[in-house]
Parts: sequence; C-alpha cells; structure tokens
Amino acid sequence: MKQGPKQRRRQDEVGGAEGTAEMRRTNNPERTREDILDVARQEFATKGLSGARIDEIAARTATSKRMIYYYFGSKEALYLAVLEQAYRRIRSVEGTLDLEALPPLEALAKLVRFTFDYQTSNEEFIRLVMVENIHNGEFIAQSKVIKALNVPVIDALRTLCTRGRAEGAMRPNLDPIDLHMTISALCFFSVANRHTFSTIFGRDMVSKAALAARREIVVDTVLRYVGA
Amino acid sequence: MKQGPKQRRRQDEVGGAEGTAEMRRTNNPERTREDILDVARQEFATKGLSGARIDEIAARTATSKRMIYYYFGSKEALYLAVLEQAYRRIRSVEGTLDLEALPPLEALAKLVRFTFDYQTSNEEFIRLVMVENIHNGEFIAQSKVIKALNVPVIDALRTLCTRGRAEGAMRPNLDPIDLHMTISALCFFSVANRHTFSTIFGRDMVSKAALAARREIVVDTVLRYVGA
Amino acid sequence: MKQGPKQRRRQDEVGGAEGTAEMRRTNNPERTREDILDVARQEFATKGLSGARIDEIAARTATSKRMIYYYFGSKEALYLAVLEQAYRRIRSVEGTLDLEALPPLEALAKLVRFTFDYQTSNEEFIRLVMVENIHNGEFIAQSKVIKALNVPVIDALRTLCTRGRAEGAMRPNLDPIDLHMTISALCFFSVANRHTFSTIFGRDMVSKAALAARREIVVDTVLRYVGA
Amino acid sequence: MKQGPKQRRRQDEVGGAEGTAEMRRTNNPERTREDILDVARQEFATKGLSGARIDEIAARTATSKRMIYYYFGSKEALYLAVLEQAYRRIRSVEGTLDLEALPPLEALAKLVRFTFDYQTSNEEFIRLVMVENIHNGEFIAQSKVIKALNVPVIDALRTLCTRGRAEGAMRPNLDPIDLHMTISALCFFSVANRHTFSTIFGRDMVSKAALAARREIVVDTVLRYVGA
DNA sequence: CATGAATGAGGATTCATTCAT
DNA sequence: TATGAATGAATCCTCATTCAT
Repeated sequence: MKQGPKQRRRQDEVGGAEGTAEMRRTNNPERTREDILDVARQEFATKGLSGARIDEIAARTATSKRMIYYYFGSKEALYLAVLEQAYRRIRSVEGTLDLEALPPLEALAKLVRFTFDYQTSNEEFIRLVMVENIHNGEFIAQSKVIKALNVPVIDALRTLCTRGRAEGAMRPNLDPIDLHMTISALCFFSVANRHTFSTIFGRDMVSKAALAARREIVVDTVLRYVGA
Repeated sequence: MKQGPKQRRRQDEVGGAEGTAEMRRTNNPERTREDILDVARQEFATKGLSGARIDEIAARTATSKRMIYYYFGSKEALYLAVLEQAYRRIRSVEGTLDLEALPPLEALAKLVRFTFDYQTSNEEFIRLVMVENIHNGEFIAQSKVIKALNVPVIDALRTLCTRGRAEGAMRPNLDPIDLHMTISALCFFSVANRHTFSTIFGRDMVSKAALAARREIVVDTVLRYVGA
Repeated sequence: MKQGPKQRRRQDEVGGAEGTAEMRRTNNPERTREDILDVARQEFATKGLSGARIDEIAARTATSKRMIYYYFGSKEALYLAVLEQAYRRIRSVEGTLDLEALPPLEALAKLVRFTFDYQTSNEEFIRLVMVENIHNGEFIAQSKVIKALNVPVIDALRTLCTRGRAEGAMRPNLDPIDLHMTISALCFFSVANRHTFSTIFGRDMVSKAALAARREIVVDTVLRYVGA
Repeated sequence: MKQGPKQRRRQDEVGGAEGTAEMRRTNNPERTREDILDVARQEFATKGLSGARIDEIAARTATSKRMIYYYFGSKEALYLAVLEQAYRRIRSVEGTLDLEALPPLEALAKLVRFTFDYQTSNEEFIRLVMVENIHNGEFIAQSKVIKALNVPVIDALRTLCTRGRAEGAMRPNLDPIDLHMTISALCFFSVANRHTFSTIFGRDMVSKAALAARREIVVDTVLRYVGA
C-alpha cells in the first residue's frame, strides 16, 4: 500500500493514457489544477467525502499533497471544486441536443435516452451527487456556480410540453420540473442503486443489453405519462 | 471542546430511571444491543460509514465504547447489523398490505402510495441504502439475512400483473422486477436527492403538500405505464 | 533530534530525578496527567505557545502524544491547564506568609522579599505570564479558576496599609492594587527582562549576589514609597 | 477560506498611485525594505517570533514573499532587523530630552515621565522586547548595532545623580544602572502585563486617566527612592 | 528587481481498537 | 458483563524556503 515517503508520481495509468502523466515541476498551473481535479473526482466518487484521502489523491497525482492545498486550500474546497466541475460538464453536454428540430414526443424520447445514457456512462457524476446528498447538499448550497446551471433543461422541457400540448400529443398541465424529476429519478436509480438492487433482486444492471432494455422501459414510462 | 477522559455521558440520570433505554447498568443485554443499534443507525445514516464515529455513537449511548466492540466486534460489523435491521423492518411492514383484496389497479396504487409514504417517512433507511451503494453494496453482499428478504414484493407484483392482465386492466409482458424498479426509483429519488434537487431547481421537497402532490404523480406514472 | 517513530520515554532525567519516570501503562491517570503537565510547563515556558511542540512534549513524557489529547484535548487546552496550575501554585505559597505577626513595615519588607525570591526562583512562572500577555491574556480570560485567585495578596496589602497608617509608619491613601503592581513590576523585571537588559547594560542578573543586591534595592524602593 | 494560488494582494490599486508605500512595482528598494519592515514589526509584535507567519507578512506587504527573502534572507534575520529598528528608534528619541537644563529632580521626573509615555504608547516595542526575552535574548546578542545603543541613558542618569548629590537633593551611592532598571521595570510592567494584571485584579490599565494616574505613582516612587 | 509555482519536513489532531482490572 | 485508560497509525493541514522565468 504505502510506498515510502517519496511516493509522488501517478502510476498504473491503465488503458489509453492520453496526454503526458509525468509532469513534475510543470509550472503549468492549469494542468496541475486539472490533474489534481481529475484524480480527486475519482477518489471522492469512489470513497465519498469522508472516505476520500488527500494522501491517496496526492499519490495518484503528478504533484504533491502540498500542491493540493496550494491550489484548493482544503479537502472540502477541493471536493466543492470537483462537484462544480462535474455539474458544469453535464450541463454543457445537455445543451447540444437540438430538441427543437424534432416532433415533441420524439424530442422527449431523445432527451430521456440522452439522460439515461449520460447517467449510466457517468457513474462518477451520479456518485458525487449521492455523496453530496449524504452531506445534505451543504456544499452545493455554497456554490454560486452550480445554482445558476438549472435553467436550460427545465426550459427545454417547458417548450416541449407546450409544443406537445399544441399538437395534441401531450396532455395539459404538465409541470416541467416534475417531468424532469421523473426522468432523473428513473435514470438515476439505475446507477445509484445498482449494487443493492442487483444484489437483492438478482438483476443484471450493468451489461449493455440490460441497460438498453431498461432504457426503453424508462422511455416508455415517460412517454405514457405525458401522452394525451 | 473535548472534555477529557472522564466524559460524562447520560449517567447521573438521578431519580425514576425505569424502563428507558438510556439508563446505565441495565444488565439487560438485549436492551443494550438495541440501544447501540438505534444510535448507530442514526449516526451511519447521517454521516455515512466513513463519516460515522464510534466515539460519537458511544457517547450517545447508555453504554461505553467497549460494549460496542463487545457486542458487535467492529465498526463495519456494527454497520452491517444496522443495515440488516433496517431492511428487516421495511420488509416486515410490506407484508401487511393485503393487496389481494383489491382490484389490480387499486392494489397497485395502494402499493405505490405505501412505498412512497414509507420511503419519505423513513429517510434514515433511504440514506443507509445510499451509503451502502457508495460502498458498492459490499456489506449487503456479505449478509445472509438481507438477500433472503426480497421475494415478497416481487411475488406480490407478479400476482398483481397476472390478475391485471387477466382482467384486461394491464398490458401483457410486464416484468415485476422492472415494475418494482420503476416504483422504487420514483419514490427513492424524492428522498435521496432531496437536497441537491431542491437547491438546484428551487422546488419544495419536504412539506406535506409537496410530498402529497408528488406522490400522486408517481402513482399516475406507474398506473399509466401498466395500463392496457 | 527525532529518534524514530517509537520515541516515547522520558530521557536525560538530569539531576535528582525524584520518583519513577518510567511508567508506561500506569493506569494511574493522576500521575499521567501530572507527568504531562510538568513537561508541558517546561516546554511552554521555554518556547511559548506557538513555539512549543506537542511532539516534543510527548517525547519527554512517559506517555504518548495520543495521551496528551486524551487528557487535555488540544494544545491550547493543555496550555491553559499549565497556566492554571502555575497560578494555583504561587497563590498557595503566598498564603503561608503570616504577615499579621509583624510590624507593618517589616511585614511589607518580608512580602517584597518573598515576592522577589519566588519570582526569581520560578522563572517558568514568569515566562508563562509573559507568554500569556503576548497572547493578550486570552487564555487567562477563559479560565474560571485563575480569576478567583486574586483576593489574598490585595487583602493582605490593604490590611498592611491600614495598620501602617494607624501606627504612623505609612502615609495615607495608599492603594493596595497600585502597591502590588509596583512590587510585581520591580520583581518581575529582574526575571522577565533578564536577557535583553543584561546584554545591553552588561549587568549580571543571575548570580546570587546580584539578585540579593537587587532585592534590597527593591525593598528599599517600596519602603520609601509607602513611608510617612 | 484560503484563496488559492492567485491571491490578490494590494495590487490593482488603480489610479493615482503616488507615494504610498503599498504601491506595487515601486522599484524603490529602500521603500520596499521599509514597507516589509513595518509590516513585519506588527506581525512579530503581535504574534511573536514563532507565531508570526511569513505568508501573512507578505500578504500585507506591497511586495511578495520572494522579496522578503531577497531583502532579509530568512525569517529570523527579518526578525532581527525589526528588533534593531525598534531599538534604534527609541534611543534616537531619548537623545532629545535636554535634561541638563533642569534641576536634577525635575530632570529625573521628566525622564521618568518620558519613559512611561514612550513605553505606554509604543506597545509594539515592549512586546518585541518580551518576545526577545522569551527567546533568551539570543538575537539581540547577535546584533552589533543594539549593544552599542546603551550608553546615553546611563550617562544621563549618572550625570543626574552626580548633580543631585552635589546639590544635596539626592542621596549618595545611587547606581545609574539600577536606577534605570527601576524606572524601566515600573514603566514596562504597565504595558507588558497589562492583560493578565487587568484580568486578575480588575484594574483598568489602558484608559488615558488610568495611565496618567499610574505614571505619577511611578514618578513618585522613583523620586522618593533617590531622595536625600 | 521581481514573481507565481513548487516543496520537504514537520505539526496538530483523530480514529478504530485493545488492555488491565 | 462492564469500564476507564491507553495506543499505533494515520489524516488533514501548515510553514519557511527555493526554483524557473
């Protein structure tokens, strides 16, 4: 486990290590920051806030523990930075869907599939959200950045509902936030509760096939819910 | 501040110490066990496995830290005991629903409402499940007890689907496990992601009214999904 | 300096080591506490609060660093305990002077000599007071114990002044607190500013003879001040 | 909270940056040195040598941490420079008293009042002396500058004593160093032990009135001591 | 002269767990 | 069955100082 006092470089870079990993004395702050952030995201997603170890993060970084404090100040501040980065990413991807071009129900299906795919292939993000909820959302509450990131999805859904209603494809009085919650809930669960659910009910929740099947059920569930 | 080695816990409860779980020197092993388990459940649910502190549990218990080790052996074993107790409880309640007596759709609605109510009023349980998933379900996997607790819900759902199909009220080919997953996902989210979701979308997720409204949407979602 | 990870026992017990110093696993809390307190007093008096090292204290103790936290909770709390003990000691000695038995001026001279002797032979106490003043007295302010220890000296001086005035040996309107301040100031300086003063003015401030001579000047100064 | 690597200090002082010591890029070595010294004096006087933080000094300076090392070499060397500056200042003021013009007792009273006023209004100097004594005067001992600064006061006092004796206003055999020690002790205490003394004895030691009253007691004490 | 980035060595504190009685 | 005392191994964090530019 421990490897003496001078453990400092990233190791077991398994599979497709794009970019250089060895960058001691970079004098490239941006890179150092990103490096730390990447490793920290893994660690926090894997072990949670209390379970994560700054030593462990440092060991898997190109820099030292000292640099973590130089750049982020504290474990909690680093965690918050990780959280903000994670939210920023998902929202930035969400923006590229171009739902306007499709008929409402197809657009909705596309959004649901996207959400399902994004969440099932970004387990780290889901786990960070779980961790944050275990901590009662106290860090997200401190972040000025994250709270500003909500609008787009809700707006997109509101537009969809309006269009769907106009075309007679959807029922009236659909609340976009509730709809978003339903979609999120159904997608989230497949990742968040993967372990307990599959253990208890003996259901495969990780294979491609299992996920694809589940995804269509989720789409179906949502479409039936909004249907006229 | 710390208070040195002689930290007074709930002792010197002078006068009329009868029957409460907090009293010292109970010499009642079962009671001591339960007391520890109760406090530990709170602590683990609140702080997670890594965040929970044996010292903290001991301090809020009628017994001493030493007793925790005497009864449970280790922090992880105590956590597992807490987890098992929590699962045992929910399953025991689920058994009393008497769904057979109702028409399939009404029975299903009743089950969904029950699940929603149980989960929203047992936040500790939900949080323990989150914690366990953060730990990749490794403790639940060790438990002989928990894995045996799955059957009833699925059986009940299977029966419901069969009856519903027979009566023409439900569509064919409904998978009870998938159905259960849908119900769980929708209910779970309202508790599990309460903090992040309400922070980001500004939605009340705790008031009675908000929960009641959301519950009916969940019921509606499920019923539409199974409808013929 | 450091001596490997298992540094743990007191060493270089120079000169007249009364009592046993080796007492690992004593299970004698009182002794452990006293041991820590003794070493800590030296360390804080020598290096100040910020300069003192918990590691250093632990190394010179029969116990471990962990025990310091077990008994005192934090570095600052340990410092406060040291401070309280130091004040308790001096006040307890002050009580044994029996000034009532002497004529006022002789009694006053006795008190001044006692103060001078106590302070010059308890450099640690003086240094702790200096340290505390560097920290703006914030710890003494927290202590309930210390603030209660003031009365006796002032009362003794007030009585002396009253008697001296009645006998015509002292002038009227002497304020006991001011008188105490004068005595303290004159004695304190001989220890507190020993190093800078002797360096700058080349004056011996540590030899027995030098102290004895200075002491009589202090007595003389005080007696002339109160004289009728 | 910490603010990461790009902590803005007093830069971006846009507009009208002329003459203030805080402006960046002064390219005025003397000014930079003085700026650092000023901030360092505050820091060392407030927190002591071990308690002072180079980071803190740098942050409150117009320059960077690197410059501190460029100009002073090390924390301890900076401390010594501060100490020397502080001593140089007081001695330079002492020279302007013109005691020769007054009758001996009046001159002595003037000197005492001056000392009292200087010390009570230069708390930083007093605290630096305390700090230096906590460090056993080891820095002052290294300083070539400081040791040369002693003569004037003692000479002035010697002259006063000679004149006083000649005029019959003072008693014989007064030692000027002892006299200086008495004066210093009485003045020093009012600042140095301000916090502990006022906490323990409930005496105001900071108000103008309190200081003025105490000052006259000090003058009285000294005059009575030297009286024929 | 000047600076942002970087760092080794420590420094206070915490934690699950065990021992002696 | 019960307990206060004790502990090794972390764990987060800080500090004076140096390097590359």
